[in-house]
Amino acid sequence: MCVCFCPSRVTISVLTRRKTEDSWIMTERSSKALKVKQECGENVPFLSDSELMSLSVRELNLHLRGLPRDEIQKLKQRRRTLKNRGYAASCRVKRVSQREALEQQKMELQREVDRLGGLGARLAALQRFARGLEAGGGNLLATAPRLNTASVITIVKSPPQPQPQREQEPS
Amino acid sequence: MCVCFCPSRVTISVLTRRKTEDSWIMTERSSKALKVKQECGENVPFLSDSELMSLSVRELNLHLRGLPRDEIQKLKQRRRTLKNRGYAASCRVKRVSQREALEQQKMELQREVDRLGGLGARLAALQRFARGLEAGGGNLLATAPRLNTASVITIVKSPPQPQPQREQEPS
DNA sequence: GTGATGAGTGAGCAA
DNA sequence: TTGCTCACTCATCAC
Repeated sequence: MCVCFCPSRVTISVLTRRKTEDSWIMTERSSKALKVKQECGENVPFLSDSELMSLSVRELNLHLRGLPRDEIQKLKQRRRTLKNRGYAASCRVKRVSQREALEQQKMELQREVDRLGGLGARLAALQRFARGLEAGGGNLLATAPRLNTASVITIVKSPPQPQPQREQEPS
Repeated sequence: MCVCFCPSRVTISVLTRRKTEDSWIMTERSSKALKVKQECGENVPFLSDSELMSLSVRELNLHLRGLPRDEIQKLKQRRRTLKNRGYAASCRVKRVSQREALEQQKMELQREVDRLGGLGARLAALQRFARGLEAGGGNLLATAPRLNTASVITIVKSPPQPQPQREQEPS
């Protein structure tokens, strides 16, 4: 049951930093600065970090039976610390994913703006046509400048796509 | 010149937490947990936090003349720590303002989408009109269903405003 | 050295 | 008690 991880016998391999059992293990890299908080001097811990963290309070109390009061306090504080470590990590993860979500939503809105901007261009072309109607009074085809109904229908019926600057000027 | 702030004579008033000279001052509130790191036992510090932090290296060295080597090291480390405190704070501020900027940009894009959505409604009305033209071939006014040029011109010329569902159906 | 940032820690709030 | 978040510290990186 007890994993009995012993800090003083930790092997070092050095690459990324990882804290375990109140001492620092290095895994592949800087090879310096081995912080040794070394919480427990002589006695081997009864519980591994992961056990201490994941056990329910009731289960934990079973393991803690018969230990001196201050040892129990220390272990409970350690449990709290380990949990805090996890909370802090998930807090940071949450922060990052919220930021990414915001950026994603922003990009989607930008795409929507581009798409609708395409509609705007078509609308502008229609406005020019309509001004032609206005200028020509009831006599439409004679006065609409450089536009005919076919081209307007083409403009109107073409599917809305983000092509902002295509202002169709038919021959 | 020297402010000579002494941690052991700190007065406590309790409201928000504020760290100064390696001890914790409370200002109005919880009244518990006065952390006392108490870096220097007997000797009063030569430099206040703000001096230690803001002096240039050259100026600092002037103040440090004649001190034992380990004292100098301690003060330099303290300087580094104080500066780091500031870096961490500005890092947090930056994080918050970046998030707020993102939210702001998102809202502006949303407004733009709403505005352009209004154009979409007008375009739809024009599409109905244009289909009328198409159905009627060259003989426009006779066949455009329930629309005349005046209404189309009204639609086209009305300023683009976010009124998404107003699909003008003239009498 | 200086500034920035990720991770770990304790304080303190809220549920 | 639990989970979260803030402010601080330290390690580490880039300049």
